[in-house]
Amino acid sequence: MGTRKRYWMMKTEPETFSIDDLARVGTEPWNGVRNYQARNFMRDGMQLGDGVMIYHSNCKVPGIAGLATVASRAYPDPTQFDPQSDYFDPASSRENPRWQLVDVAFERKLRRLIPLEEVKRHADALGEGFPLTARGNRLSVFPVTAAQWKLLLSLE
DNA sequence: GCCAACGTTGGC
DNA sequence: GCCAACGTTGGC
Repeated sequence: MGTRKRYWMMKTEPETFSIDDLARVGTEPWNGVRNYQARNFMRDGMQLGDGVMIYHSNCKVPGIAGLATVASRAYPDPTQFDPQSDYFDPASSRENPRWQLVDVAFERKLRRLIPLEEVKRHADALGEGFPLTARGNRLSVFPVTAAQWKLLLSLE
């Protein structure tokens, strides 16, 4: 049966899909994740109702922009089958899909964006290896502990 | 725009 | 199974 709620961070490039876009559509299939570790977190770790922080990357002020919830179990990412999609993967098949996604439901924007620069000031408390503060980490979906979640939200 | 860090690919 | 080459991520 249900395990206790878990927490996650999911990155997005706001020029492609921002927290405002998520607010507008309400729920979004989180397509385009093409990293095995990130996929495995969605497929094996996420549960309905889990908390998600939405992080804006590759933009003028990168940082945590809002909150969302996991709104589905993992299922095959349809864009991998679509030759017209940027996320098309010719090596994947419907019989044996390679990439999975979950639906993500908007909860709220943070009262202000928490810049990465501020998050970094708490690198010690967040712990070694926390992907946002670890050097060179590009992982786009990763777990956040309850303590990290609380600390990050307290910066709002 | 630069470039360091990283993941993936493919030759061997 | 190694590892060099390559493509991508993403902060700055």
